[in-house]
Amino acid sequence: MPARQFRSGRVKKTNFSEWYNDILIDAQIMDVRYPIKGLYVWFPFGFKLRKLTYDVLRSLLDRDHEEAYFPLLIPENELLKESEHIKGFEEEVFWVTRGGFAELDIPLALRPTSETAIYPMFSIWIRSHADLPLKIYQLVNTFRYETKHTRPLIRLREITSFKEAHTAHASWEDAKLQTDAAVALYKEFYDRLGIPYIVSRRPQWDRFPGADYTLAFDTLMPDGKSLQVGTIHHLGTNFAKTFDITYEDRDGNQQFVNQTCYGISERCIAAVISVHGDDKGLVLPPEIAPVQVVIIPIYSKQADSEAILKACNELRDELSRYRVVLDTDDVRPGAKFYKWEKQGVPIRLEIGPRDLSKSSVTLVRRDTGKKESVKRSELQFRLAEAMINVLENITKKARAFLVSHTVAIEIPEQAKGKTGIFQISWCRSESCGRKLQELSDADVLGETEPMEGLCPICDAPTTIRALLARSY
RNA sequence: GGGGUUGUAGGGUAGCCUGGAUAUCCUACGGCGUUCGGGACGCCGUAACCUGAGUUCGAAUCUCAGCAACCCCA
Repeated sequence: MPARQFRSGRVKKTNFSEWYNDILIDAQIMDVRYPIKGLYVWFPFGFKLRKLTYDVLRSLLDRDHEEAYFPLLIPENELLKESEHIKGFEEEVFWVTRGGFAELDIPLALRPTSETAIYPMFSIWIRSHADLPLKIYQLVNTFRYETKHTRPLIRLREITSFKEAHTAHASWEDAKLQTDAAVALYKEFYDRLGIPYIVSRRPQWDRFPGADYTLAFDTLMPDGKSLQVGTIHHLGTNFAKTFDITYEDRDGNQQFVNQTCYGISERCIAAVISVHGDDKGLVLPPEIAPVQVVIIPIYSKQADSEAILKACNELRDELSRYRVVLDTDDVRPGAKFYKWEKQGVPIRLEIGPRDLSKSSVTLVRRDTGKKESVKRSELQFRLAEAMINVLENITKKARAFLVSHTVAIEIPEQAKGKTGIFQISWCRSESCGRKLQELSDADVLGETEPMEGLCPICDAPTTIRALLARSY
């Protein structure tokens, strides 16, 4: 069934699944009607949101990474080289096996991720310790043959917006420091989007295939299920050995490099939409809002329409440092209010006869709905202030939701049938971990800050605490 | 992995059980006019039976397959 039309108040956010599908199409983020399972179309508005969001991510990476681009197709023999890695992916690889009518000698895989495309080149590029550290990233699409439930922006057959960084270092310790740096980078990114997160170390059985360890960012969706929104992997020398990536150290010996990789996909957009949105539609952080300010003229029989329109035009020109839309459509103001609220525009300005006579403007915030009259002379300042306050306020709200849904428990059964994130002692053994999952009906996300306790399965004393959650 | 439900204008739907004439209503969209401080109104107009095969004199309606979406269980 195609998504229904979103109309403010019709579908509440408490019915999250339906709300999410409706808002994607009606706020012009994605068209979910493309006729192949798991593939979706970005509307121009959604694509603009994507661009602005990834501009933030790019600017963070560009500080000390270089952007590059590697091919979509990976030859079978390269993809199969790292045995642990390929085991993690082989069931969901798309293959190109024909060119025209001719069967290919070597089947080509659509990248499920790019390690095996990039590392053969690293092997050529890296010669000496002077080439290290090497830090590159790319922004690409990747493919997974998902067989079960796909969801726009969350579980896709084509991930359209995978930002993946790959680094090479002289020592395991250097690579470890890089994973710490990546955590700091991603924290900064999600702070700018106002998205709260929990960073944890994934359990051994849930590591990235081929990694020494995996760190992950999770956030909490409105229905209480967790969403993984970023991962960071320490690859050790596992791939270096497979792809023969070596450097000559200061003493003239050949050494394997230590590597890391870390990625963020369009799930970051899903998080922004889901975490901040409300019953009226999107609520966007000003930095990434495709439209930051909308100006609505209010005409009236008693007033001079020309004068109102002129004031609106002047206002628009004055605010050219923002992304501004002056909405002159021939519909009543109320209809415009609803429309732009749905699109998540942070600030609305209204100019009508009353404003004009006072030489002021009516300013309305999307996140609070509060209206106030602002003197034209103070507008620039008040607007800049409001932009900052919007981010602060939605960040605070989102954090409060995450905190109030994070609960410490003693036994796994306490989490059963509930949603949210649960903290529980754990001895770190895989058998007890799997038992925790079984008894709680939730996943072990990973390890969080330590605390004294007893593993509820085997009673062993431990300082490890696991995070449990039902997850997407 | 297993089971179930559903595909009708851009969106939401009626009709399907019990086969038959111009396919219902709301919304959206286009034109014209009047309006405009929280989803305006009038008139005119555009627009649909998922794909394929089968049964039949005749299929939106019955059967099968495919594709797609949604829900439940593991």
